[in-house]
Amino acid sequence: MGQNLTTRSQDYSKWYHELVVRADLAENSAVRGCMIIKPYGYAIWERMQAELDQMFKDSGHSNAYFPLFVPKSLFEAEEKNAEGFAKECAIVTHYRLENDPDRKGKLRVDPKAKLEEELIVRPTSEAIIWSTYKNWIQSYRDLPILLNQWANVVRWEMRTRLFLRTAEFLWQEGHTAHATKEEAIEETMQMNEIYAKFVEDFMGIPVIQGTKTESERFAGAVETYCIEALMQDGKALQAGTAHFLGQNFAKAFDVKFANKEGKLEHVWATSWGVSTRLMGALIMTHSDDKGLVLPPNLAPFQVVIVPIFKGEEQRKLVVDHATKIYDSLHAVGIRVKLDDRDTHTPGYKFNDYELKGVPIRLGIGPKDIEKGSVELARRDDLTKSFISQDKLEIHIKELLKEIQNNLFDKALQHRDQHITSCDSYEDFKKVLESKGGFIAAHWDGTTETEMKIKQETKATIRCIPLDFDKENGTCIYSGKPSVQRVLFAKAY
RNA sequence: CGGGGUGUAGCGUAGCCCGGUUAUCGCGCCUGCUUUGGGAGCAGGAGGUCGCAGGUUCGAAUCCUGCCACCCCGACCA
Repeated sequence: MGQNLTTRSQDYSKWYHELVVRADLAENSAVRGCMIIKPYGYAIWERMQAELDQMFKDSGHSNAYFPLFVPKSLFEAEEKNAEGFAKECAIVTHYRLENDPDRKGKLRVDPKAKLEEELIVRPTSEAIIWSTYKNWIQSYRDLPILLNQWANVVRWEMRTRLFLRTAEFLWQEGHTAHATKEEAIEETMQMNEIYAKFVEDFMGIPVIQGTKTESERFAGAVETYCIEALMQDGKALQAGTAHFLGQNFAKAFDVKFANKEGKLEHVWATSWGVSTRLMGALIMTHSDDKGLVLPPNLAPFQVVIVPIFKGEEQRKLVVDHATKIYDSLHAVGIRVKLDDRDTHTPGYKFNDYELKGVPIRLGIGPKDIEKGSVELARRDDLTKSFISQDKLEIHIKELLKEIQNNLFDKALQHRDQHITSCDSYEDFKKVLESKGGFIAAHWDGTTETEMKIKQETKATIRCIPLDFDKENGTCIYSGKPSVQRVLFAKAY
């Protein structure tokens, strides 16, 4: 066994070890490249789900659910999409096992139970959804369709990496159908904007919005919008994508609608998704050597109360008092946990909640009860102070906001310090090796140049940022003219 | 799929080269007492198909063959 969770980066390996093995976030299962998400890790995912789901609904979307299996004939309908995923599919070929006559107590696949048509375990659901939309859409009155599903998908990657690239992962995928190109593009950009807002405001991770180059684009998309984040080790991570699919899927699945003039047109499509990869982004953005650091907006509990006592008599006194504090915080909507277990020492709990990343810890013992104070420890800056129990809930509400902002600001500062403009290839390579991070450089717009740079440096174009100003220059590699800088980085 | 590595208790490991009593140590777990304001101490205890299958041998965790799984590097990718 000896599950080794290290990766290329030393720092990252430390986090994995701390967080995955000891923080009970998750651990690899026996299934190749899959992960078990333990309860505390799942609680974080549930927080993400809850917030995102509300944002989707607020922007007019509804949830639905489609099958896990995609018949091969449907899967291959959109050529580029099929080609893009063909090399990483799990395929169901049989539907029954039988006793193995040669090995007692063992099972084998029943050769008689071969499926007429193989089923693909969805790597993404465009195919099955568009073959369904075909039957749901006749008229412009049926549009738009704005659906999302929370689901698991399987991509049989050659190489997996916990959280960032597991063979099976949880995600949400939105699939929308529109009457016009403009409306579909607007939807794509809106969803990318929602992702950016969620990741920045709730997860405290600053992102750059942009579009992907042709080679990095989703298979079957006309344009891929994305949010890119920068991890503490200087590597970039794609945190979410929103695709404008044009009419590619409508044509592949023959989805037409009658417009107001009575003419048939293919519908316009989008799809968008974020996954449990975001939990990896969270870990790699905020964590330190003591473990996870959770932004208050996302934390399953924002405050933990640790009572300190000796003996049963004190325990009752202190826990009664701690319960009152719990009630006052709970009453104003703070997610709070009171850990009154007597099976673990306070010191153990202090360390445990630091590992779990709880933003604020309150310690209360007999001395505090006498003085009317409480010990408050912040996870973000690891400071401790004694504060009055008076108006504690108001103070903590403010502090949670402050911690949320502080985490975002720290990450933003780190990110901005790691965006470097380079005007020569020499400079580009030097910065990439020594400092890492994003490099803003001119590029001639060709896939050929992009590939050569990738081969030589391992850096890829993360995105063409939406908010970069137009600026004439020359490509750092080919010397050909360029109208805008793009962002390069080594990426996960 | 190529190259390299690892597999011993829930976790981390020693032993393997050079075969030989009852398989080492730490964490964790259980019991008791003392503890409890930063991962408690002492005493006692439980827990093992040494990845799987063959082979060599009087004797295999150790040597040989095959298989499997996992990790790292590459190609591929959210």
